Amino acid sequence: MSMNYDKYAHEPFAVTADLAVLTIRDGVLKVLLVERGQEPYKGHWALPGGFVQPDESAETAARRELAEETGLSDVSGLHLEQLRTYSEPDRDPRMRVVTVAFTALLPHLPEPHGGSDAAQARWVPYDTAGPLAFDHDRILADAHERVGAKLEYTCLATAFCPPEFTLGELQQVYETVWGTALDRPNFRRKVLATPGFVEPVPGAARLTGGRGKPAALYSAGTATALHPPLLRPTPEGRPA
Amino acid sequence: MSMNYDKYAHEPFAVTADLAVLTIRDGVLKVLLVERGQEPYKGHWALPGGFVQPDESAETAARRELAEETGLSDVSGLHLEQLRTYSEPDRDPRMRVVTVAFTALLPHLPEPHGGSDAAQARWVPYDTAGPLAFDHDRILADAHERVGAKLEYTCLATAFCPPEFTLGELQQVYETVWGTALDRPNFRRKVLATPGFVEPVPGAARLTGGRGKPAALYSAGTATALHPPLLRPTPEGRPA
DNA sequence: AGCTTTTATAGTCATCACGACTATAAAGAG
DNA sequence: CTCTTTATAGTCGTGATGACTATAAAAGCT
Repeated sequence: MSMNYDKYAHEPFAVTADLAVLTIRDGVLKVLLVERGQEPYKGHWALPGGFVQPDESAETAARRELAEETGLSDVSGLHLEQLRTYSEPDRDPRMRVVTVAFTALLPHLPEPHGGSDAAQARWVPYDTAGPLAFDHDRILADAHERVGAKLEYTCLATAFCPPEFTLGELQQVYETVWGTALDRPNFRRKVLATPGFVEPVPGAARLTGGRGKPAALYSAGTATALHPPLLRPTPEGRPA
Repeated sequence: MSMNYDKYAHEPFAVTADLAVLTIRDGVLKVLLVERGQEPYKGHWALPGGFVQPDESAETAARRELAEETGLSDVSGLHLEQLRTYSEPDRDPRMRVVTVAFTALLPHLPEPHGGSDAAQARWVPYDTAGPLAFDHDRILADAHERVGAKLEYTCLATAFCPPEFTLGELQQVYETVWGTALDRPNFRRKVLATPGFVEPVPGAARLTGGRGKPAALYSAGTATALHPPLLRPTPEGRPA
């Protein structure tokens, strides 16, 4: 049939952009949620999101929503990625809503607030985030899986970190998202052996906050891909 | 704002499902295209697709379109994967159309035909497929990139092959999609060392079509992931 | 028949990535 | 001034892999 607009009737759809905004706070993976103020799912938590406006792409709408919900003045540099689209006919009981889901990765921020919007946005630990409104549990699970997979073969982990970070903090990103412990010397060797993953901060800056030997500071490099990949430990008896 | 349906007006969108259907014929990567019979882009080639109906998900619509365009009676077993959603406001000059793009992988089929639909569907070599209508060039390029990447870490390549195939045919899938030559003994070793990738056809069946020593026949295994991955040769001076 | 060509399959070898360790250095806590 | 804690520097063996060489089994010649 191939897009015959005149011959085939089409029902209007509402299109929304929903966001799975993830961060790591205190070694815990957290997701930004809003509390619904009306039916359906009134009182339930949900992923932030909203309608795509007539002059917007879904990406633009997602970035606008991200700015509104986090209250950040500049979200242009944040990592925002289209996850997938959810279009089951009954996913919203009121009307036909197709949602384009996005994933955003944020470093540890001062404190979130509802922004200019009245809706309360809060960081909730990933493990205790369900059950959410609509099919948002599945969207959140898909986002988690996607991020975990992308850590393997991209330099995405630095998106969770502040501008300057230690290798220990970077390792904690992997450990928190994957839920597994990693060997510290091996992690260090792997990261430093990948050109463009991290760059040492000039001036021999070191972080000496807590106990122990102070750690060297690094900043995110220019590379985006990771070759060869940094594979997570095989959970089962998989080969190699 | 988080999905306040009553407070915020929303313009109706049309939602379509478009398909990048890929196959390998005669060692060439080909894509299924339809010729547009009306404006805009009349006479241009485009990816097959159509409107998502009120009672369908985008996945269901895509599978229905796939059956209509290919004329296949059973498309339930074919590999169909959501690629991403394209929602630029000006991507269709007539109205606001958001399309959910899918990628389908088909083995070499007898001959395609317009199916029950009047639109002519034809296999076109990937390299000579452009320029297409709307933003379909980009969708097709995204599909190619996605498939190339998934060949690395999944057993997806068998989806291009008939039920029984030789390792040479499987290797040609990789070489055609990636556009690079692979070492045959190494490819063989890698595939056979991956449990569940391919299974030998019982009865010591062998294919002795052309010249040379007849090749053993294999069928697709049950595994879906590839650990460790089968990385494509590094195009540039990347590490290892 | 014999020879060549062609493709499939078997094996070798060196390198490199990586998991599992051990060892040392530099800070704070008691 | 030692003990603990964290960062960093190595070591060692194994396995995956790229680059080869070698052999087997068919078709096509002359």
